[in-house]
Amino acid sequence: MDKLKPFLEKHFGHTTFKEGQRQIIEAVINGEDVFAMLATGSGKSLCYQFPALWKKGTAIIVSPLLSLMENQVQELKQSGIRQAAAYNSFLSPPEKEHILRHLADYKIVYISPESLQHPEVASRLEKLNVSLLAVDEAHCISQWGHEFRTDYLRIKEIRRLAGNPPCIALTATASADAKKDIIEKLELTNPLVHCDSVDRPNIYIDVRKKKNEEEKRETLREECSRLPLPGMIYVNSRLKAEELAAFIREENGLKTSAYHGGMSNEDRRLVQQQFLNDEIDVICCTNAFGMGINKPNIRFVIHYHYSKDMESFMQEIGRAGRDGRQSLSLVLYDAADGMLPRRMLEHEFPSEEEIRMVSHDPDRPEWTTSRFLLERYGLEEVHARFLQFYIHKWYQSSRTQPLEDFISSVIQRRMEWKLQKLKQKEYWLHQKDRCRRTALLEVFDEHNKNIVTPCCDVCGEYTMHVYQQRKERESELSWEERLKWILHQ
DNA sequence: CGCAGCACTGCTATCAGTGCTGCGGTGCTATAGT
Repeated sequence: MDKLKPFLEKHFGHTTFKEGQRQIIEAVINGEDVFAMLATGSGKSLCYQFPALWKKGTAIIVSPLLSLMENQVQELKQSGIRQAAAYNSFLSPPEKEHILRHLADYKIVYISPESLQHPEVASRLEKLNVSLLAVDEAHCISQWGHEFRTDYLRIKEIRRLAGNPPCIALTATASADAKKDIIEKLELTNPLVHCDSVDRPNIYIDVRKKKNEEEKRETLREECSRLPLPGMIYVNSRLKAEELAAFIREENGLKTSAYHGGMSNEDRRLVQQQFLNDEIDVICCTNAFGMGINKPNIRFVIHYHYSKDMESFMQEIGRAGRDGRQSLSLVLYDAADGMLPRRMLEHEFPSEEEIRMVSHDPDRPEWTTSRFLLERYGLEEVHARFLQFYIHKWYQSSRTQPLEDFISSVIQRRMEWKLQKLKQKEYWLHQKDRCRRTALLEVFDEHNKNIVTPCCDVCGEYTMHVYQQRKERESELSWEERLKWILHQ
């Protein structure tokens, strides 16, 4: 007798499981660890929400963005699941205290990796019956955990503290390397591994080398005048995002907006909402834009600057064509583009001078805080947290080498790793004799490529059909929209 | 694999070349002050 289905219908209103869901849910219920790579829209959340409600105790869900947590809790509450909360800095101190005191009354609690590390939180979890620990958008562990948000690498410690509950890692895109890294960093034991294909057959992949920035802009202007809308343009600086938004607005008469981390929360929310409502034709953004965006009709993603590795690229182009209709990924690059990612890579780490200073300071307490490092040495915040994390790691280790050497070797290893990822990306851009899709999928350990037409610039030209769509769209418009469009021209 | 902006230099032009420096992305949190 199948008990899962009635439960599914009662709490989530579905009559059947989607591909893969059932197996994952059963594994979590049985106390197994899971690594799941599921395509967007295939019901990732259900994989932890179902077991969370099914099992006794409280499920802890680690989520990277406050906005994602808020959305999830809101959705749960709307579908009648009220014992859900997000524990984060949006809450006032009394509200936080209230949630912590009554943790056991909740079935699902969302939390950031940073908040998870708070001593009050950790000590509460120690006494709590944690039904499962889920890490949503788990690729963040591998993408952010080593340098930018090191608390991602400390999740396993809290997991141990909470009595080793079953752990489920969920993501839409993780390369073969990232998958290995995630499993290792979370200490998943014999996990059930479920991987959907990351291939997106309705996205045509195009790469074009340009002589210089001027040529890139020319191409941008041309493409924005004929590609179906809406679309996205990725750049690697905030200033450039603003600049290109203005450029396309002026040159093409399109509704554009920039989006980057330097904007206020209100502006970001507004722009995002306008884009989702089809009130913006082209959004020019840094990598701040994307996570949690589920807009079905994005027709193109142009990379005005290329992303730093293959999996960021996959994530970024994967935002196009969620509705299944023909879409386009276009990368424009020139010889000077390699400079910035290398500079940024170096800038991610503290300098040798800073490491020496910190390592040899006799006044530095053993369990130093990032705040201490920040104030005493005037380090950048990210560098201070990076150092704090690896200093602690050194104290936990056998300390066979001096602290300075330990940190330097970590940095060297990570730099080499990241540089190799960047080179892999550049190799992929430059090579002109292999199918781009085949080469892209190999990074994700997929070797049985489907025959896709149109596929990519190497397999064959494909432009006319795509451009045709814009014309079709324009003739579908109402007279008001058409008038607006004509006035723009 | 750059580029803009600045100070400096040589030696007297309000310049022309050189060389240095800074820039550049992702988000959480806590806390002080309106």
